[in-house]
Amino acid sequence: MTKTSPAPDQLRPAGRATRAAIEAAARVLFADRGFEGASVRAIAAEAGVDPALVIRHFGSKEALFLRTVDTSLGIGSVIEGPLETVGRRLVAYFLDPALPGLRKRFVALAQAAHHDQVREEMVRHTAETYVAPLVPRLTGEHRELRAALAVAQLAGLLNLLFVQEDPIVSGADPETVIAIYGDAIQRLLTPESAA
Amino acid sequence: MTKTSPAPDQLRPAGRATRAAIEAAARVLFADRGFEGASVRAIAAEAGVDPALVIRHFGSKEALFLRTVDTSLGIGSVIEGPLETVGRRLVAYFLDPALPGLRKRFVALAQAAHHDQVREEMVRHTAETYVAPLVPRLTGEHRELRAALAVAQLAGLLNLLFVQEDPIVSGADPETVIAIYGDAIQRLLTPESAA
DNA sequence: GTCTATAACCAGATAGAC
DNA sequence: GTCTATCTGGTTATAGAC
Repeated sequence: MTKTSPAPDQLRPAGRATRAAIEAAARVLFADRGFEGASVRAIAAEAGVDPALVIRHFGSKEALFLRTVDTSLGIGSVIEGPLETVGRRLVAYFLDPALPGLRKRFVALAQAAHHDQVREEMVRHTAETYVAPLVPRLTGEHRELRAALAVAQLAGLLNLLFVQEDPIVSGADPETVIAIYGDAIQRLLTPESAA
Repeated sequence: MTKTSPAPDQLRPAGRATRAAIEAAARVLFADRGFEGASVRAIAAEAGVDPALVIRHFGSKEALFLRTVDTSLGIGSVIEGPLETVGRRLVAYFLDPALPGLRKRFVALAQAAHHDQVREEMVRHTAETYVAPLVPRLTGEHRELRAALAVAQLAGLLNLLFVQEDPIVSGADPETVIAIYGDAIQRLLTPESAA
Protein backbone atom coordinates (compact mmCIF):
# COMPACT_ATOMS: atom_id res chain seq x y z
CA MET A 1 0.00 0.00 0.00
CA THR A 2 1.00 3.55 -0.51
CA LYS A 3 2.43 5.39 2.41
CA THR A 4 -0.06 7.96 3.60
CA SER A 5 0.94 11.48 2.75
CA PRO A 6 1.60 13.74 5.72
CA ALA A 7 -1.19 15.96 6.92
CA PRO A 8 -0.75 19.57 5.78
CA ASP A 9 -0.33 20.92 9.31
CA GLN A 10 2.68 18.76 10.04
CA LEU A 11 4.59 20.20 7.14
CA ARG A 12 7.13 22.92 7.37
CA PRO A 13 6.42 26.21 5.60
CA ALA A 14 8.21 25.13 2.46
CA GLY A 15 6.14 21.96 2.41
CA ARG A 16 2.91 23.82 2.73
CA ALA A 17 3.84 26.19 -0.05
CA THR A 18 4.87 23.33 -2.31
CA ARG A 19 1.67 21.51 -1.58
CA ALA A 20 -0.38 24.59 -2.35
CA ALA A 21 1.51 25.15 -5.57
CA ILE A 22 0.84 21.59 -6.66
CA GLU A 23 -2.83 21.88 -5.82
CA ALA A 24 -3.15 25.10 -7.75
CA ALA A 25 -1.39 23.67 -10.78
CA ALA A 26 -3.48 20.52 -10.63
CA ARG A 27 -6.71 22.46 -10.49
CA VAL A 28 -5.78 24.38 -13.61
CA LEU A 29 -4.44 21.48 -15.63
CA PHE A 30 -7.09 18.92 -14.74
CA ALA A 31 -9.78 21.39 -15.71
CA ASP A 32 -7.97 22.34 -18.85
CA ARG A 33 -6.81 19.00 -20.20
CA GLY A 34 -8.90 16.41 -18.40
CA PHE A 35 -7.68 13.62 -16.16
CA GLU A 36 -5.68 11.71 -18.74
CA GLY A 37 -4.47 14.82 -20.52
CA ALA A 38 -2.94 16.35 -17.42
CA SER A 39 0.21 14.42 -16.66
CA VAL A 40 1.86 14.38 -13.29
CA ARG A 41 4.95 15.72 -14.98
CA ALA A 42 3.08 18.65 -16.46
CA ILE A 43 1.45 19.46 -13.14
CA ALA A 44 4.84 19.32 -11.43
CA ALA A 45 6.40 21.56 -14.06
CA GLU A 46 3.58 24.07 -13.74
CA ALA A 47 4.08 24.08 -9.98
CA GLY A 48 7.83 24.31 -10.35
CA VAL A 49 8.55 21.13 -8.42
CA ASP A 50 9.78 17.63 -9.14
CA PRO A 51 7.21 15.10 -10.42
CA ALA A 52 8.04 12.72 -7.61
CA LEU A 53 7.01 15.31 -5.06
CA VAL A 54 3.49 15.28 -6.42
CA ILE A 55 3.14 11.62 -5.62
CA ARG A 56 4.94 12.00 -2.31
CA HIS A 57 2.48 14.64 -1.19
CA PHE A 58 -0.75 13.14 -2.44
CA GLY A 59 -0.07 9.45 -2.78
CA SER A 60 -1.29 9.08 -6.35
CA LYS A 61 -2.63 10.99 -9.31
CA GLU A 62 -6.10 9.78 -8.47
CA ALA A 63 -5.90 11.08 -4.94
CA LEU A 64 -4.62 14.42 -6.17
CA PHE A 65 -7.55 14.63 -8.53
CA LEU A 66 -10.00 13.99 -5.73
CA ARG A 67 -8.39 16.65 -3.54
CA THR A 68 -8.39 19.35 -6.16
CA VAL A 69 -11.36 18.93 -8.43
CA ASP A 70 -14.80 19.88 -7.24
CA THR A 71 -16.86 16.77 -7.85
CA SER A 72 -20.01 18.71 -7.32
CA LEU A 73 -20.49 20.94 -10.30
CA GLY A 74 -22.04 23.68 -8.28
CA ILE A 75 -25.61 22.59 -8.59
CA GLY A 76 -26.27 22.51 -4.88
CA SER A 77 -28.04 25.84 -4.94
CA VAL A 78 -30.09 24.80 -7.95
CA ILE A 79 -31.35 21.72 -6.17
CA GLU A 80 -32.27 23.67 -3.09
CA GLY A 81 -34.64 25.93 -5.03
CA PRO A 82 -38.36 25.28 -5.54
CA LEU A 83 -38.98 21.60 -6.16
CA GLU A 84 -41.71 22.16 -8.72
CA THR A 85 -39.32 23.79 -11.18
CA VAL A 86 -36.07 22.01 -10.39
CA GLY A 87 -36.10 20.00 -13.63
CA ARG A 88 -36.01 22.95 -15.95
CA ARG A 89 -33.67 24.89 -13.71
CA LEU A 90 -31.15 22.07 -13.70
CA VAL A 91 -31.13 21.81 -17.47
CA ALA A 92 -30.99 25.58 -17.85
CA TYR A 93 -28.04 25.71 -15.48
CA PHE A 94 -25.98 23.38 -17.62
CA LEU A 95 -26.99 24.94 -20.90
CA ASP A 96 -25.84 28.33 -19.73
CA PRO A 97 -22.79 29.14 -21.83
CA ALA A 98 -21.80 31.80 -19.32
CA LEU A 99 -20.33 29.12 -17.08
CA PRO A 100 -16.81 28.75 -18.34
CA GLY A 101 -14.92 25.60 -17.58
CA LEU A 102 -18.05 23.67 -16.77
CA ARG A 103 -17.69 21.50 -19.84
CA LYS A 104 -14.05 20.85 -19.16
CA ARG A 105 -14.65 19.99 -15.55
CA PHE A 106 -17.39 17.57 -16.48
CA VAL A 107 -15.18 15.89 -19.07
CA ALA A 108 -12.39 15.58 -16.51
CA LEU A 109 -14.81 13.96 -14.09
CA ALA A 110 -16.17 11.59 -16.72
CA GLN A 111 -12.66 10.48 -17.64
CA ALA A 112 -11.61 9.98 -14.07
CA ALA A 113 -14.74 7.99 -13.31
CA HIS A 114 -13.06 4.94 -14.75
CA HIS A 115 -10.62 4.82 -11.88
CA ASP A 116 -11.93 2.93 -8.90
CA GLN A 117 -10.96 5.33 -6.16
CA VAL A 118 -12.45 8.28 -7.99
CA ARG A 119 -15.56 6.39 -8.97
CA GLU A 120 -16.32 5.38 -5.41
CA GLU A 121 -15.87 8.91 -4.20
CA MET A 122 -18.14 10.19 -6.94
CA VAL A 123 -20.87 7.74 -6.13
CA ARG A 124 -20.64 8.65 -2.49
CA HIS A 125 -20.62 12.33 -3.26
CA THR A 126 -23.53 12.12 -5.66
CA ALA A 127 -25.62 10.24 -3.17
CA GLU A 128 -24.82 12.73 -0.46
CA THR A 129 -25.02 15.98 -2.37
CA TYR A 130 -27.68 15.39 -4.98
CA VAL A 131 -29.83 12.47 -4.03
CA ALA A 132 -30.02 12.85 -0.26
CA PRO A 133 -31.30 16.45 -0.27
CA LEU A 134 -33.95 15.58 -2.81
CA VAL A 135 -35.37 12.46 -1.22
CA PRO A 136 -37.09 14.02 1.81
CA ARG A 137 -38.80 16.54 -0.42
CA LEU A 138 -40.33 13.95 -2.72
CA THR A 139 -43.65 12.26 -2.20
CA GLY A 140 -44.97 8.91 -3.35
CA GLU A 141 -43.24 5.61 -3.85
CA HIS A 142 -39.61 4.80 -4.61
CA ARG A 143 -38.42 8.24 -3.65
CA GLU A 144 -34.75 7.39 -3.43
CA LEU A 145 -34.77 5.49 -6.69
CA ARG A 146 -36.58 8.28 -8.49
CA ALA A 147 -34.10 10.86 -7.24
CA ALA A 148 -31.18 8.69 -8.36
CA LEU A 149 -32.75 8.19 -11.77
CA ALA A 150 -33.35 11.90 -12.17
CA VAL A 151 -29.69 12.57 -11.52
CA ALA A 152 -28.79 9.83 -14.00
CA GLN A 153 -31.02 11.39 -16.59
CA LEU A 154 -29.31 14.73 -16.11
CA ALA A 155 -25.95 13.04 -16.48
CA GLY A 156 -27.14 11.61 -19.77
CA LEU A 157 -27.71 15.09 -21.11
CA LEU A 158 -24.33 16.28 -19.90
CA ASN A 159 -22.67 13.36 -21.57
CA LEU A 160 -24.38 14.06 -24.87
CA LEU A 161 -23.60 17.73 -24.62
CA PHE A 162 -20.09 17.79 -23.24
CA VAL A 163 -18.49 14.46 -24.06
CA GLN A 164 -20.13 13.50 -27.32
CA GLU A 165 -20.72 17.10 -28.35
CA ASP A 166 -23.73 15.96 -30.30
CA PRO A 167 -24.62 18.48 -32.99
CA ILE A 168 -28.36 17.94 -32.74
CA VAL A 169 -28.61 19.00 -29.12
CA SER A 170 -25.81 21.53 -29.27
CA GLY A 171 -27.47 23.20 -32.20
CA ALA A 172 -31.00 23.11 -30.84
CA ASP A 173 -32.74 26.06 -29.28
CA PRO A 174 -31.81 26.01 -25.57
CA GLU A 175 -35.32 26.95 -24.51
CA THR A 176 -36.70 23.92 -26.32
CA VAL A 177 -34.21 21.58 -24.71
CA ILE A 178 -34.91 23.07 -21.31
CA ALA A 179 -38.63 22.59 -21.78
CA ILE A 180 -38.53 19.05 -23.14
CA TYR A 181 -35.78 17.53 -21.04
CA GLY A 182 -36.39 19.62 -17.96
CA ASP A 183 -39.99 18.49 -17.84
CA ALA A 184 -38.91 14.89 -18.30
CA ILE A 185 -36.67 15.14 -15.26
CA GLN A 186 -39.40 16.95 -13.39
CA ARG A 187 -41.85 14.12 -13.96
CA LEU A 188 -39.48 11.68 -12.30
CA LEU A 189 -39.37 13.88 -9.24
CA THR A 190 -42.95 15.11 -9.05
CA PRO A 191 -45.10 12.82 -11.21
CA GLU A 192 -48.29 14.43 -9.97
CA SER A 193 -47.36 17.81 -11.45
CA ALA A 194 -47.28 16.51 -15.02
CA ALA A 195 -48.25 19.07 -17.62
CA MET B 1 0.47 11.89 -40.66
CA THR B 2 0.30 8.16 -40.21
CA LYS B 3 0.79 6.04 -43.24
CA THR B 4 -2.47 4.35 -44.11
CA SER B 5 -2.55 0.67 -43.37
CA PRO B 6 -3.10 -1.67 -46.29
CA ALA B 7 -6.59 -2.76 -47.16
CA PRO B 8 -7.33 -6.33 -46.11
CA ASP B 9 -7.93 -7.56 -49.65
CA GLN B 10 -4.50 -6.56 -50.79
CA LEU B 11 -2.83 -8.63 -48.13
CA ARG B 12 -1.20 -11.90 -48.76
CA PRO B 13 -2.40 -14.96 -46.82
CA ALA B 14 0.10 -14.50 -44.04
CA GLY B 15 -0.94 -10.91 -43.60
CA ARG B 16 -4.60 -11.77 -43.49
CA ALA B 17 -4.06 -14.44 -40.86
CA THR B 18 -2.08 -12.07 -38.67
CA ARG B 19 -4.69 -9.40 -39.07
CA ALA B 20 -7.43 -11.81 -38.08
CA ALA B 21 -5.49 -12.96 -35.04
CA ILE B 22 -5.01 -9.39 -33.90
CA GLU B 23 -8.68 -8.61 -34.40
CA ALA B 24 -9.74 -11.64 -32.42
CA ALA B 25 -7.39 -10.84 -29.57
CA ALA B 26 -8.48 -7.21 -29.57
CA ARG B 27 -12.13 -8.15 -29.39
CA VAL B 28 -11.53 -10.30 -26.35
CA LEU B 29 -9.23 -7.93 -24.50
CA PHE B 30 -11.10 -4.72 -25.19
CA ALA B 31 -14.30 -6.31 -23.96
CA ASP B 32 -12.59 -7.79 -20.99
CA ARG B 33 -10.40 -4.95 -19.77
CA GLY B 34 -11.78 -1.84 -21.42
CA PHE B 35 -10.00 0.51 -23.77
CA GLU B 36 -7.33 1.72 -21.38
CA GLY B 37 -6.91 -1.63 -19.70
CA ALA B 38 -6.18 -3.49 -22.90
CA SER B 39 -2.70 -2.51 -23.97
CA VAL B 40 -1.46 -2.87 -27.50
CA ARG B 41 1.30 -5.02 -26.11
CA ALA B 42 -1.15 -7.34 -24.39
CA ILE B 43 -3.25 -7.65 -27.52
CA ALA B 44 -0.15 -8.46 -29.52
CA ALA B 45 0.92 -11.08 -27.00
CA GLU B 46 -2.52 -12.67 -27.05
CA ALA B 47 -2.40 -12.79 -30.82
CA GLY B 48 1.14 -14.14 -30.77
CA VAL B 49 2.57 -11.32 -32.81
CA ASP B 50 4.82 -8.34 -32.31
CA PRO B 51 3.31 -5.12 -30.89
CA ALA B 52 4.59 -3.12 -33.81
CA LEU B 53 2.55 -5.24 -36.16
CA VAL B 54 -0.65 -4.17 -34.46
CA ILE B 55 0.03 -0.56 -35.32
CA ARG B 56 1.31 -1.42 -38.75
CA HIS B 57 -1.89 -3.21 -39.61
CA PHE B 58 -4.40 -0.87 -38.02
CA GLY B 59 -2.66 2.46 -37.79
CA SER B 60 -3.41 3.13 -34.15
CA LYS B 61 -4.99 1.67 -31.06
CA GLU B 62 -8.04 3.85 -31.61
CA ALA B 63 -8.50 2.60 -35.15
CA LEU B 64 -8.16 -0.97 -33.96
CA PHE B 65 -10.81 -0.37 -31.37
CA LEU B 66 -13.19 1.00 -33.95
CA ARG B 67 -12.60 -1.98 -36.23
CA THR B 68 -13.17 -4.59 -33.60
CA VAL B 69 -15.69 -3.36 -31.08
CA ASP B 70 -19.34 -3.27 -31.91
CA THR B 71 -20.37 0.29 -31.19
CA SER B 72 -23.99 -0.64 -31.38
CA LEU B 73 -24.91 -2.59 -28.30
CA GLY B 74 -27.39 -4.72 -30.12
CA ILE B 75 -30.46 -2.64 -29.51
CA GLY B 76 -31.39 -2.34 -33.16
CA SER B 77 -34.06 -4.97 -32.91
CA VAL B 78 -35.43 -3.42 -29.73
CA ILE B 79 -35.86 -0.08 -31.43
CA GLU B 80 -37.60 -1.64 -34.39
CA GLY B 81 -40.35 -3.11 -32.22
CA PRO B 82 -43.63 -1.38 -31.40
CA LEU B 83 -43.06 2.30 -30.79
CA GLU B 84 -45.59 2.56 -27.98
CA THR B 85 -43.61 0.25 -25.72
CA VAL B 86 -40.06 0.97 -26.81
CA GLY B 87 -39.18 2.88 -23.63
CA ARG B 88 -39.78 0.01 -21.27
CA ARG B 89 -38.33 -2.52 -23.68
CA LEU B 90 -35.09 -0.59 -23.96
CA VAL B 91 -34.66 -0.38 -20.21
CA ALA B 92 -35.61 -4.02 -19.79
CA TYR B 93 -33.06 -5.00 -22.40
CA PHE B 94 -30.23 -3.43 -20.48
CA LEU B 95 -31.35 -4.65 -17.10
CA ASP B 96 -31.37 -8.22 -18.33
CA PRO B 97 -28.52 -9.92 -16.49
CA ALA B 98 -28.59 -12.71 -19.03
CA LEU B 99 -26.64 -10.60 -21.47
CA PRO B 100 -23.06 -11.33 -20.57
CA GLY B 101 -20.38 -8.88 -21.53
CA LEU B 102 -22.84 -6.07 -22.05
CA ARG B 103 -21.57 -4.16 -19.07
CA LYS B 104 -17.97 -4.60 -20.07
CA ARG B 105 -18.59 -3.55 -23.64
CA PHE B 106 -20.39 -0.44 -22.48
CA VAL B 107 -17.56 0.47 -20.14
CA ALA B 108 -15.05 -0.03 -22.92
CA LEU B 109 -17.07 2.25 -25.15
CA ALA B 110 -17.43 4.88 -22.46
CA GLN B 111 -13.69 4.90 -21.86
CA ALA B 112 -12.84 5.14 -25.52
CA ALA B 113 -15.31 7.96 -26.03
CA HIS B 114 -12.70 10.35 -24.74
CA HIS B 115 -10.60 9.81 -27.85
CA ASP B 116 -11.54 12.02 -30.74
CA GLN B 117 -11.58 9.48 -33.52
CA VAL B 118 -13.71 7.08 -31.52
CA ARG B 119 -16.02 9.79 -30.30
CA GLU B 120 -16.76 11.02 -33.78
CA GLU B 121 -17.51 7.54 -34.97
CA MET B 122 -19.80 6.95 -32.00
CA VAL B 123 -21.74 10.13 -32.61
CA ARG B 124 -22.11 9.23 -36.26
CA HIS B 125 -23.14 5.69 -35.43
CA THR B 126 -25.62 6.75 -32.79
CA ALA B 127 -27.25 9.21 -35.11
CA GLU B 128 -27.48 6.64 -37.86
CA THR B 129 -28.49 3.57 -35.92
CA TYR B 130 -30.59 4.88 -33.06
CA VAL B 131 -31.84 8.34 -33.84
CA ALA B 132 -32.48 8.08 -37.59
CA PRO B 133 -34.77 5.03 -37.42
CA LEU B 134 -36.79 6.61 -34.64
CA VAL B 135 -37.35 10.04 -36.14
CA PRO B 136 -39.74 9.13 -38.98
CA ARG B 137 -41.90 7.18 -36.57
CA LEU B 138 -42.38 10.06 -34.19
CA THR B 139 -45.06 12.69 -34.42
CA GLY B 140 -45.22 16.24 -33.22
CA GLU B 141 -42.55 18.88 -32.93
CA HIS B 142 -38.78 18.56 -32.51
CA ARG B 143 -38.77 14.94 -33.51
CA GLU B 144 -35.04 14.66 -34.07
CA LEU B 145 -34.22 16.43 -30.84
CA ARG B 146 -36.61 14.28 -28.86
CA ALA B 147 -35.12 11.10 -30.32
CA ALA B 148 -31.60 12.28 -29.47
CA LEU B 149 -32.65 13.17 -25.94
CA ALA B 150 -34.30 9.80 -25.44
CA VAL B 151 -31.07 8.08 -26.40
CA ALA B 152 -29.16 10.39 -24.07
CA GLN B 153 -31.52 9.53 -21.26
CA LEU B 154 -30.93 5.85 -21.84
CA ALA B 155 -27.19 6.46 -21.80
CA GLY B 156 -27.61 8.13 -18.42
CA LEU B 157 -29.06 4.95 -16.99
CA LEU B 158 -26.32 2.83 -18.50
CA ASN B 159 -23.71 5.09 -17.01
CA LEU B 160 -25.26 4.90 -13.57
CA LEU B 161 -25.65 1.17 -13.84
CA PHE B 162 -22.44 0.06 -15.53
CA VAL B 163 -19.86 2.76 -14.90
CA GLN B 164 -20.83 4.12 -11.52
CA GLU B 165 -22.38 0.85 -10.39
CA ASP B 166 -24.71 2.83 -8.19
CA PRO B 167 -26.07 0.64 -5.41
CA ILE B 168 -29.49 2.28 -5.32
CA VAL B 169 -30.37 1.39 -8.89
CA SER B 170 -28.46 -1.87 -8.96
CA GLY B 171 -30.26 -2.99 -5.85
CA ALA B 172 -33.71 -1.84 -6.89
CA ASP B 173 -36.39 -4.12 -8.24
CA PRO B 174 -35.84 -4.31 -12.02
CA GLU B 175 -39.54 -4.12 -12.75
CA THR B 176 -39.80 -0.86 -10.87
CA VAL B 177 -36.87 0.67 -12.73
CA ILE B 178 -38.28 -0.51 -16.03
CA ALA B 179 -41.62 1.08 -15.26
CA ILE B 180 -40.35 4.40 -13.97
CA TYR B 181 -37.47 5.05 -16.29
CA GLY B 182 -38.96 3.28 -19.29
CA ASP B 183 -42.04 5.43 -19.11
CA ALA B 184 -39.91 8.54 -18.80
CA ILE B 185 -38.13 7.66 -22.02
CA GLN B 186 -41.42 6.77 -23.61
CA ARG B 187 -42.84 10.21 -22.86
CA LEU B 188 -40.03 11.85 -24.77
CA LEU B 189 -40.86 9.76 -27.79
CA THR B 190 -44.64 9.64 -27.63
CA PRO B 191 -45.80 12.45 -25.32
CA GLU B 192 -49.43 11.87 -26.22
CA SER B 193 -49.43 8.36 -24.76
CA ALA B 194 -48.65 9.55 -21.24
CA ALA B 195 -50.15 7.37 -18.55
C1' DG C 1 7.09 -5.08 -53.12
C1' DT C 2 4.94 -7.20 -48.70
C1' DC C 3 5.33 -8.90 -44.19
C1' DT C 4 7.66 -9.47 -39.72
C1' DA C 5 10.76 -8.69 -35.93
C1' DT C 6 14.11 -6.20 -33.24
C1' DA C 7 15.17 -2.23 -31.14
C1' DA C 8 14.45 2.10 -29.82
C1' DC C 9 11.96 6.56 -28.51
C1' DC C 10 9.16 9.16 -25.72
C1' DA C 11 5.89 9.87 -22.16
C1' DG C 12 3.80 8.52 -18.05
C1' DA C 13 3.41 6.86 -12.93
C1' DT C 14 5.69 5.60 -9.12
C1' DA C 15 9.42 3.51 -5.74
C1' DG C 16 13.66 3.95 -3.51
C1' DA C 17 18.03 5.72 -2.35
C1' DC C 18 20.19 9.89 -0.89
C1' DG D 1 12.67 17.33 -0.24
C1' DT D 2 15.14 15.86 -4.37
C1' DC D 3 16.86 12.89 -7.99
C1' DT D 4 17.49 8.63 -10.36
C1' DA D 5 15.80 4.30 -11.79
C1' DT D 6 12.24 1.24 -13.20
C1' DC D 7 8.28 -0.26 -15.31
C1' DT D 8 4.53 0.07 -18.56
C1' DG D 9 2.50 1.90 -22.69
C1' DG D 10 1.93 3.75 -27.62
C1' DT D 11 4.36 4.35 -31.50
C1' DT D 12 8.16 4.63 -35.06
C1' DA D 13 12.56 3.39 -37.56
C1' DT D 14 14.74 0.09 -39.73
C1' DA D 15 16.43 -3.82 -41.50
C1' DG D 16 15.85 -8.62 -42.55
C1' DA D 17 12.70 -12.46 -44.65
C1' DC D 18 9.36 -13.84 -48.02
